[in-house]
Amino acid sequence: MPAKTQPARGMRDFLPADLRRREYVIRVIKDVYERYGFEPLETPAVENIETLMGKYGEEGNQLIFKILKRGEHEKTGEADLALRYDLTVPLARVVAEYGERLPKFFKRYQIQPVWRADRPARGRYREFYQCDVDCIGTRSPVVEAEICAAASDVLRTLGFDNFTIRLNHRQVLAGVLEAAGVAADKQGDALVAIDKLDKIGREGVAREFDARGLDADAGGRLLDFFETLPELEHAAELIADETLDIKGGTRAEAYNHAALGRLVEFVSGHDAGALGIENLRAIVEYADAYGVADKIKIDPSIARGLSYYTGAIMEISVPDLAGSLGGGGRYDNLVGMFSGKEITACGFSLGLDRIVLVMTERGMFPEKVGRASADVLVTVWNEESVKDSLAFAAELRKSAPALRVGVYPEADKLGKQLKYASALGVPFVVVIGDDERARGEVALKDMKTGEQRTLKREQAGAELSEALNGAAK
RNA sequence: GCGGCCAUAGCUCAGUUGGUUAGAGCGCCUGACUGUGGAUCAGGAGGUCGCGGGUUCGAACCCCGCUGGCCGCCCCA
Repeated sequence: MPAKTQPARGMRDFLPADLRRREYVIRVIKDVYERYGFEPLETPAVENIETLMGKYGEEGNQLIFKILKRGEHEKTGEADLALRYDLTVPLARVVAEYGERLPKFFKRYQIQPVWRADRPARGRYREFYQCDVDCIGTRSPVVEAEICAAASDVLRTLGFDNFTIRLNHRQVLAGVLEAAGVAADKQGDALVAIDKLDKIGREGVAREFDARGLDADAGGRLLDFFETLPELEHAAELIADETLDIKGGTRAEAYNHAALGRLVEFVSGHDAGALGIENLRAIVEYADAYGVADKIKIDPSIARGLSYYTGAIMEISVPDLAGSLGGGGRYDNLVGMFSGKEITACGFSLGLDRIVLVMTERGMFPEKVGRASADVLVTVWNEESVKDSLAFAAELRKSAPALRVGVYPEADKLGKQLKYASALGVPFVVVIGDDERARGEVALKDMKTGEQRTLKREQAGAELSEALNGAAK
């Protein structure tokens, strides 16, 4: 029976063209994160299982890939290790482990794969890359604003313009639910249902409430609240139009202002909720100073699945993807679960795979990302001239270090070698036949135009560099 | 975890009510072209029809199971 050659379910091989796109995006993300003063970190793929269990909620525990104990314990089916589920919990472990040795404010980024034993779907895999930025050690809403700015900067640099950073707050959410009179043990259910409001409508959500055993009056109050939010958009538009000249305000800012006002009315009696609202207000103001307020939209309906969030939560969405491109929030208790000391933290994660998916579908990658493996291919005339071709390739690499030089790996008909270069999209081919060699020359062929000219062998590097720089412009 | 659809050449797909040797387009290889890719023409290779079982004189086609993929639910990056 032939061995199965497909990768394991939900896992992927990345062929060169895939990887070029992924690496391009990673490059942009790294550059932006570095420009905001974040430092790189990597942690092991595998964690002790106790490190991960209980950090992601009920659902999360089930989706952790567990690794059986080795040796004689293997039979028991007991697991002591697991593949990392996200990059936030490993970060919290690192912070607890290295404590004072880390800077007072630890700003790190981390781009690595994580694993979830989930069912694969569009844009969802069992192994996928997260690109995290986090700042440890301060409660200041400056961090929330900064990570929103960084994420926004990344997406803009990649060519996105129609994304929205939806912003909410766990405490505000709690306040809203309490104000509506939703029983404490039904709050999770209520959020799941509310999240679908724009999809299934008021009736649908009401049915969902009923199915989940939610009090009908409380549900009604919740729905009343959430249904007034879209109306604020219209109002915000009007306000923005009127005040644009005076304040330089935008529609998004006007909307956020209106949404905050509406929240204050609804949550007034709830202390933690009121503090949360003030926190959101500060985040929006700082984001404005960073120039990204127009991308932020306060959305009291987003909840996020991970259980460790304690304050602000955010999510980035684009119109053509059901899920989000990324998300994050504040988690002030997570490090404490490892160290016992309360250490505050806030971070954000971009989903590399989803970004690549949307960019591929929209054709957003620059042309250079799809370019060939080499800038020039040196052909091999015959068995006797193999060494000469190798020597010439070495000369080229030395005289033009930026040039990517390939050599056809065996003597073959010239037509085959040109066909190979053409198939790979290599833009230039060097031919060194007996005639050229005798004169100390090479023939340089431009594969795009078909033009070919002979030049002195030592001029080739300079010629090619110039030709390619011209083409890149 | 639940429901629906799907799996035939390297790729995209045809394949009649179950009936001889399973086809097309693109791609690939060879040649026309003994120092030149893409265009044209001629020829060629390539398939245990996802895997396993069953029904039948006979299965790519019907039935069951498995594996993998897609869509919706749930959840999520």
